[in-house]
Amino acid sequence: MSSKAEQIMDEAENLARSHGYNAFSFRDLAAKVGIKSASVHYHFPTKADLGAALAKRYTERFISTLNHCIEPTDTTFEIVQRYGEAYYQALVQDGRMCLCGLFAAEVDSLPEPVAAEVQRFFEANINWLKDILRRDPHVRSEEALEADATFILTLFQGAMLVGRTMNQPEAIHTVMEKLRGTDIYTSRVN
Amino acid sequence: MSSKAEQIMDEAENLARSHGYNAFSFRDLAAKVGIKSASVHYHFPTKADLGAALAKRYTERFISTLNHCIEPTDTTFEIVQRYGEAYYQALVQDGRMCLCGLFAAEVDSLPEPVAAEVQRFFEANINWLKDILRRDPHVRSEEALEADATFILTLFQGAMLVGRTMNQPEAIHTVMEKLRGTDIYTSRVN
DNA sequence: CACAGGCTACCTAGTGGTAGGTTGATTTTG
DNA sequence: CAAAATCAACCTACCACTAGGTAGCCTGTG
Repeated sequence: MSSKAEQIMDEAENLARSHGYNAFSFRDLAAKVGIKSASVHYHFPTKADLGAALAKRYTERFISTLNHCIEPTDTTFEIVQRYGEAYYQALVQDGRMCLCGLFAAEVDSLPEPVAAEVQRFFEANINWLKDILRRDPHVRSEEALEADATFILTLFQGAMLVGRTMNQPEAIHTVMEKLRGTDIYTSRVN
Repeated sequence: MSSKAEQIMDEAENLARSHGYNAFSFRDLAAKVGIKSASVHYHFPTKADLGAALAKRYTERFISTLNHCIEPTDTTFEIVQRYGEAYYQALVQDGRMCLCGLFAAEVDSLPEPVAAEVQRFFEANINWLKDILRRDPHVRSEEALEADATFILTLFQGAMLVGRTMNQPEAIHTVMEKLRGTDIYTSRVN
């Protein structure tokens, strides 16, 4: 992957994370990069190609970041804390949303390959969370794992959406704190 | 408000709730209603006017629906259950999102009056939830009320987003069930 | 030379929005 | 009461602009 293509993706991600898929254009993007829109097409033949590449790279980086900031000795609580903090950082650095959270809202008007990548993002998140919860001393059934992972994911995605709209990124910390009073960290076999 | 304007708003809401603000056009809308796009402008001078009207009506109807389905004898748990059920119904009836949840994702590229209405939707929801929680035998500080209300709102908004993307509307029921194992219903003074 | 990586110039299809005209019902007035 | 004026609600036809995308040319470098 040439550095120009990465540069294009970087700017595209910035635009997409504040305006969504439908509301950024090849012209805007090209202007940011300092080239012409036709040249963007050289690297990404169609907008769907670019969108799918963005979502895929985002997912990989997101999961990789998560894996790099945990220690084997961390408690489930600490890890989920860091998971939430990842969302907070993403939001607070110039008010940008989670790329795939934003794309998810547009899923009905997304080209199919892009929508598929967004689904994969959520799946990857749920699987990652399930793995974390599986290490927990509290044994859970497969259904409970799924439910707990879904709970955590949806909570932060929602907090991000609401927090950004209300200009209150600290909403993420608010719900993170409330998550403490949950049986996520103390759930029994069920 | 003439019935034609309402008819336009009905169709616009349908389109907006599946495609978002940026991805529905006056022409699509006019075609659905069976008139020309110029005639839509007669009722709503600009798209921003229409968008704001949609969000406002949606908020009023949403809150009104909530108020109409609770009884004075209901427990907090039952009410929150119904609150979640309102989201589930909205999602499951032809897979449409909460209008304002969708608009929230696009907030950066929304005309200011529309964005303001979306904020008002979230505020109205939080205030409604706070009122419900205030009636609860468990006394809470103002901060705790705000936190609990935010928690519930963000949870369902997130569940809606993720649930629709994954074609799993029952995700809303999953998190509703998990909400049970939360101190929302048992929280003490803090 | 070949070719990667850009460019100019263009296309079609669509966008929100405007100007001005037509219709038919309602209201005002001689 | 009938003619005249007004009005809501739509229309056709168009505007300027932007979208994603394409064709073909240029230029520097291995």
